Amino acid sequence: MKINPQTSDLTLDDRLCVALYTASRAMTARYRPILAELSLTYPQYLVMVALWESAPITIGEVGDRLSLESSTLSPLVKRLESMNLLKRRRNPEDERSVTLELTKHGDAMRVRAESVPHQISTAIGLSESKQRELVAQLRKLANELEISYND
Amino acid sequence: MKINPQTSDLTLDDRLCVALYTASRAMTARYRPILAELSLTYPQYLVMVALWESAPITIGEVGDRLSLESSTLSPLVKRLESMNLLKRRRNPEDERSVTLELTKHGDAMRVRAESVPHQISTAIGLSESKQRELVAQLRKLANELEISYND
DNA sequence: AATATTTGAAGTGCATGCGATTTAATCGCC
DNA sequence: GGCGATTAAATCGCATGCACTTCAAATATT
Repeated sequence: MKINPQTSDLTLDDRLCVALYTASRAMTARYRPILAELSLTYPQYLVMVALWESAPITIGEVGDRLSLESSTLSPLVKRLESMNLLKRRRNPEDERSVTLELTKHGDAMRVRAESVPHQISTAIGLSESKQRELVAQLRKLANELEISYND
Repeated sequence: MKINPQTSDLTLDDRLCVALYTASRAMTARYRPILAELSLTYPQYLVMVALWESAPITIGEVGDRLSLESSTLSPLVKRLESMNLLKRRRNPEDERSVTLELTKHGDAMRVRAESVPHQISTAIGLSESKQRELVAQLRKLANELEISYND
């Protein structure tokens, strides 16, 4: 008899961590050809979405939204700037933080990117409500993981 | 009135892709300190689990299980070999494929790793059935994404 | 049998991700 | 006002992750 039937006899395929890991990469892979039209990577696209929603916005705020560190965002944002999609500007109020603003080109791309969510939504093949439910579960999960991590 | 109320007015936070992306990285982050005890990264741990389940196993089979390419696995496996956890051997039946076998050290680590699933399970804070349900949904999602990708 | 095609790993180049450290600016406290 | 602690970015090092290419071995085709 197994000592811990809940967890120790899980197959690789049965593990939530693997399902998450695989699904997340499958999602990124599904975005890849679509975003290639815009010459954006997946994380770059997410940063642009944050800007389209809330520009001007600081790097720190983008990091809070996407749970990414400055060590990831700083070089990524520089690449977006070199593509002329956004402009970095030191905040005059607080010279430590960097505010991101859309350039004309970056703002124009919003229109070209409008069809992206629909294309993905079609690929996902889930009803609106199922999708919302899954989002809620995943956010709850991420929350639990962060809480237990900070003990 | 919005043309496409299903998708175009989703906030960053409402998007399934972001929820997946964030939850997956939260999971990896939660594993990190636990796996540090074994001096393993998260993908390295998954490869070791595959070996503990099914050694001897080829790199290609590991790739199928985890949906990883040889360009990711080859160097990763070499690192595990340099840690003396496994041994790479060209398959005599088919010299193209590489079979992975556990070393004594790699096999011994299985015991030390036994408590990992339970530690994570506790952190996740989901009932067995909820967890299984989520796994099923995520696998279905990954499947849909792959299918629509290959059209 | 000779050749073309396919297949499994490995090599290459690039963009993440993140822990750890560094730098500069701001804050808190006296 | 001065000074140590804190904070926002940036930098560094390392390990993914993947498209693309290469190489060698096996398979299919003529």
